[in-house]
Amino acid sequence: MTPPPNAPGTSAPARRLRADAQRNRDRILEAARETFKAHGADASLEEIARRAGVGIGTLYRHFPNRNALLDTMFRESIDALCAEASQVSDSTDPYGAFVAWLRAQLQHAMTYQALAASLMISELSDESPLNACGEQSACSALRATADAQLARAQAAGVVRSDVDADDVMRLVNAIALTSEDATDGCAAAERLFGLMVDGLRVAPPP
Amino acid sequence: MTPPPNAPGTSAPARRLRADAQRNRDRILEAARETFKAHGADASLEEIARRAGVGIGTLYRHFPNRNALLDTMFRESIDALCAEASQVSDSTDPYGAFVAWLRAQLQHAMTYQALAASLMISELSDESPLNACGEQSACSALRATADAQLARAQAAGVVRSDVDADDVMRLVNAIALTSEDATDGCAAAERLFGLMVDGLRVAPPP
DNA sequence: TACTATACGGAGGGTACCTCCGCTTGGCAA
DNA sequence: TTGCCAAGCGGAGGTACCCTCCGTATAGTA
Repeated sequence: MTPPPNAPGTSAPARRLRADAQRNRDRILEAARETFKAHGADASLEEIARRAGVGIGTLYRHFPNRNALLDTMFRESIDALCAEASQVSDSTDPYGAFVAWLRAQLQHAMTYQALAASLMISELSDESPLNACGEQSACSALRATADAQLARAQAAGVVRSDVDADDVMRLVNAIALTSEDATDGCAAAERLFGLMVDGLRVAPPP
Repeated sequence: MTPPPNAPGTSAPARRLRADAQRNRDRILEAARETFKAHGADASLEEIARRAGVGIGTLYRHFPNRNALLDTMFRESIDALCAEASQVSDSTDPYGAFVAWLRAQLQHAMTYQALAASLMISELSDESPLNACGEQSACSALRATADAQLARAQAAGVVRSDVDADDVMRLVNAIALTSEDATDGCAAAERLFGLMVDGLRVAPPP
């Protein structure tokens, strides 16, 4: 018999948590979301603990390091992104679907600013402390989705066949990364995104 | 009568330095180059001071903040980059010249890893603490060069006319930024660079 | 109600940032 | 040569952050 689901709170680790622990965990995640959004990826963990109203020791008990916290935060939003992708896959326009998904991913990357990128990077470079914190990483799920989306567009002959998902993901992250600090972040990103998409497309025959 | 040049050492600030001060300044810059290269843009300034054999106070006297130090370090290498550009401008192949210059810039950005990008970003977003540290910033010189290179290629009709230097610079920095931590940094960068260049080119008429 | 595995929280040791100010010294004028 | 002092040195010290450790508290069960 499977154990009962883990209370209304956010995603749960392997073992069932005590009620107070679950409550604190949720508070920490909420505080982390706010604080990271306000101060970037290297916001103070102590401030997060303060904001959550727990001791610093409690934060570290739940999340042994900064990346563990980030990883948990993103798993949810990335899940949403992947879900969106599988919806979009049912559409009949392969190129439009591909671009739409890319744009959603850009949006996501920009929202989470450098955080997503820093996770992505530490993962790609295989020194990933993330892999230590459980199951399949959020990042590889995203990768798999990107693979599928790209393969579909390539099979339909609308996207260059000599790029791989890695290239595309990096470009998107790159655009988010360099545009976010510009004075007109969104406009800059949109311009670069347009360039990228044009570059990826297979030109319709003359 | 112009004052005498400032000893054999590296670039000099407005007022003539005392001999010991100039010596320490050079040592600090040398230590900074090594340390930043080894530990990235957020290497410890105290370690730099230790390595240079000076007190931390001396480091701060010469460079009031981390960015001032970075800025000085890059000014030299960026000067070299600009010089290269003006050489290349004499070439007869506008597209080749443009791409060659872009590649040099990519090379530079990758060598200096995140450092260049972080300078670039804090400058573009106009909260630049850099502007406080003297004259025209290294970055705007680079920008001017980029403008010239791009204008030349566009005038020759080989590069899309709807991109500006900002776009191009961001793309290059973005590629360097996201590729450097990948397991195969150089190969990844080269692939993305190829994509970018293809995207920028005006296709020859069918 | 009593018991204990689980969880809490913050003191404490380490590192880094940056400032401040008393001491030292290079370079010039007499 | 000597004396002077502006320019420069350096490190103690206050603040902030990271992360660990361990004595105390309590949720959940028997």
